Amino acid sequence: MLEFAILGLLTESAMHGYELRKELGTKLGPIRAAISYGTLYPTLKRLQLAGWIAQAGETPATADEVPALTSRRGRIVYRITAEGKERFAELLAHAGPETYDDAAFNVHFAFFARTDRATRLRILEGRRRKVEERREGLRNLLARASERFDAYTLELQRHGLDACEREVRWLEELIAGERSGRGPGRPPNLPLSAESTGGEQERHGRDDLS
Amino acid sequence: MLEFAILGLLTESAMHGYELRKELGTKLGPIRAAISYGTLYPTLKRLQLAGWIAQAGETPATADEVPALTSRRGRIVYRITAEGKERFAELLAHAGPETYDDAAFNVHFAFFARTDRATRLRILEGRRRKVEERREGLRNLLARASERFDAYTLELQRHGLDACEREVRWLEELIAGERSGRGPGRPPNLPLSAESTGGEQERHGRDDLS
DNA sequence: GGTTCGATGTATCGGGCCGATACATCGGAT
DNA sequence: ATCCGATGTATCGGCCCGATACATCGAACC
Repeated sequence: MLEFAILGLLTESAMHGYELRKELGTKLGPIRAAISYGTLYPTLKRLQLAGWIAQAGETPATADEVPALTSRRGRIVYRITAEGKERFAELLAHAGPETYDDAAFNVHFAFFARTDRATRLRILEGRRRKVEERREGLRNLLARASERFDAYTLELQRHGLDACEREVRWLEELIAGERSGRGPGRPPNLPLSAESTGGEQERHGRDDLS
Repeated sequence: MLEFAILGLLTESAMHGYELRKELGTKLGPIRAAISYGTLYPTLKRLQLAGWIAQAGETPATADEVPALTSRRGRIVYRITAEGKERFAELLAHAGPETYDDAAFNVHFAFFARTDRATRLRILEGRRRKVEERREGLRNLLARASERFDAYTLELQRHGLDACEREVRWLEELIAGERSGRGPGRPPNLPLSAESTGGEQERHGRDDLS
């Protein structure tokens, strides 16, 4: 999960840990505000050991390379390796049950621009199915045995059910968008005036890689 | 977090692990569909070691006690101890920053019926503040630098922002409900007919404990 | 009568991720 | 000249997860 995200970010450009953490925080914004260093550094170590990433640009203090942007000190800049790119492509196309968990799904979604449409649909539908199951569970819970619970527990369950229903709707819109080749646009609910400027969201080229 | 939930459930009645897991799954419905045994059993061990819970009703096979409900076998029934009840009361009233995390907040909320109003308000407001901060972060992100991201990443952030806004609204309703002494009722959006049977949610007595 | 099968039930293991904590250095403000 | 906050790397203990391994009970099926 974190592995996937790191590989994805390093594909875009080389970075050191601190920077990586920040990018992670914005790219995955909604999910986890910020990754813990207690996770990040061990993961970097692991990835390096596996050969997916490597250190680069050590700024050896005796060389006069281009000095990056800020000051150079003990910073360790990581870059992705060829094997790392392969690994990332693998992860990108893979879609197992784990992929549909809250966190994992969101990370995958954040890198959808790098996937082909078939994969996107597979993941979107898998996620939908999972959320639907959850929704059904909550519906049953609320239908029977409402009297077993106190008002707060009930409210919690109602709220959860609500969230499920909303997410299913959201997923359905996205799926429809994919099928029609529209992408993740926002064509509906433009609040006022015309549909003029463009229901056409930016077209991100390359629908396929590898 | 799990400790808190287990203590809370065992306050209601003694149970064995398997049962506990199920109850956890319904009581905390929206949050985590089911707790892993890899978490549950070690936690039970830990709680027992700490003295908060104890084994009970071993059904010694040589005694002719009341045989519970189903068959008796190697099942281990746990009950909460006096110290455990104290511990639970502590956790119930406590509200630190950890309390406002997604998971922790939901668990606390599930046991709100056992808290006093002041605590409920404290937690609700703490949570609101946290979600608001997150919301502001996302708003900034979307306001500036929208062009840095591809359409999918943007959509993810929009969706996240949406969820934040909705949760803040939800929390605000709950806070208003608490202040007016109404509790977590559903007075608005009763879809049709009368408000006859009882806009009055069940009144759970004892607004205070300890 | 025997077997198979799904629900019940307890338990461990490796691993991912977290929060707290510790250091060290750089740039700028006081 | 010194202090401080942002930058930067790193470890530690601990929670929780998924996978896995067992063992037993009741019922259904042959």
